[in-house]
Amino acid sequence: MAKPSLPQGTRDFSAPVVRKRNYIFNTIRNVFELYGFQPLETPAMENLTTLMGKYGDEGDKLIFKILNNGLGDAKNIDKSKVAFENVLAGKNDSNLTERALRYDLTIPFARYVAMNHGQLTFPFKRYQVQPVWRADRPQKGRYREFYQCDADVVGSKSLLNEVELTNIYATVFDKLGLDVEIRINSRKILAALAEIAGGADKMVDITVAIDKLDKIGLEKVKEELATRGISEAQINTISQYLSIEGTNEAKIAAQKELTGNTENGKAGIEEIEYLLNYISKGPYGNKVVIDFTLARGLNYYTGIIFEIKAKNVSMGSIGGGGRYDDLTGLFGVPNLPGVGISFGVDRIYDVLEELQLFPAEVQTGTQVLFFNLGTAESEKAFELMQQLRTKGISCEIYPESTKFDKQFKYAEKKDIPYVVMIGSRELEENNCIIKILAKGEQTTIPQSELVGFAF
RNA sequence: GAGGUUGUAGCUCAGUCGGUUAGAGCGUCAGUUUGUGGCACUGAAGGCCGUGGGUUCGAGACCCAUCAUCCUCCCCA
Repeated sequence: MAKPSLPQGTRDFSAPVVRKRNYIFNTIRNVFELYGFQPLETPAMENLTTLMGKYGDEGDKLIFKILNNGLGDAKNIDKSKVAFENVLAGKNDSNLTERALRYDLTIPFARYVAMNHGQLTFPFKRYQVQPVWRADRPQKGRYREFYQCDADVVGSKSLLNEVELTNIYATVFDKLGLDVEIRINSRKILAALAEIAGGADKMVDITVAIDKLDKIGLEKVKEELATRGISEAQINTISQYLSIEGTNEAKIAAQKELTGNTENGKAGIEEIEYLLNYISKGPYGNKVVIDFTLARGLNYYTGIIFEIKAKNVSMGSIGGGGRYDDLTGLFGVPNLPGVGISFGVDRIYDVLEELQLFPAEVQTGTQVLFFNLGTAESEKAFELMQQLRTKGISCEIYPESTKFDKQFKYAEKKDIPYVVMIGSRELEENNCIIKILAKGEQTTIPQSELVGFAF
């Protein structure tokens, strides 16, 4: 028998890890609900045609495809061979694969909205917490199966939605005790840059290159722009754009100088000013930072874009999102604008772990262990245990009547704080012993008072 | 898709220049100890040295391949 193993980039989660992950999930879900979002779940797999072409060329390559069944059946075998040749030639063929694992939660959501737009009440606010899969090579903070927690609003152009989503980000990370920067930008400003640099058609090349500024530095960005066919004069304009620094106010002022007299630039700056004006009145004003180099890869964004960076730790973005004006248009339902954000739970977990920010009480499981000290003794213990459970106290009884040593060690291993002991003496006297393991202290009380004990 | 790292006991890791029966700590189990855990002591179990080839009188060690791991790039959460 070969040793069992896991597929690359996937993981099992043991009890302490699941508890810590649930702490993150619950925090995010509670805030989503607090802001009036409703849950949605969609299938793990989608039709390949739903996903292809939505994430750019790189994205398409990272979609996990599912092989069709029955490829080798006698009646299919010729078709399968042709399909396989097509795939080898770089084309997709539905005779070989027509389903794939979901790559993110936004496109399945757009598909859902497009399918159900007649039934939904707009603006429609949904949240979704489910795993996604990417055929990426695993490395730090990168997995092939990971969870996203998304909140999106469709059917509203109001920037108030951006304000709400920004507050959701700030509230969640505040509750998690994690210090973050909420970086914002507008795709419109990036479009304006491409315009004034005289290369509206080069917008993707420009944004991909400048997005790397904080990683590789100005000189390398210039080099990359040059290799992407951007002229020297254009690069000069771009580096002027990249040199914008200072407070949010200073950045806006500089941006007005540079792109403010183009239509896109003006609109983009107004969006950002609107958002910052709102946020600065609340408690999280200092969390939001303008970053004009922020681009984000997904090509359906059209307005404000977000990215979350954890401070004091080396990790890629732990969340991101933005506005898309016509997401469902891809599925035949035009004119439904939307805006959404996403939390990367697995990266948030890694960051909280590295900074030791998980609260100790996350790990509480069983509260009380009843010792098993004989047949009659354990019957009484069982009865009392059931009473405690009706009070909502989680408890368990050691299933075997073994020596104290073993039962104590079991309690220790599971971090069970209390032990209740009923031996022959206590059974006789209708008492029980409660021992607090951490302190090594114990008290004897009547069995009738156990349900009232403050565990 | 490109490059690098590491795979030895359940876990963390030693293992010299290629040499005879592969080690330690922790953990597990048993005992000292059948009415009180954490400590101590004694003992035991546990290994296809990732997998498959090759070189050699001889391979855990060297070579090739392969799989997995972690990391970097690309891209992203």
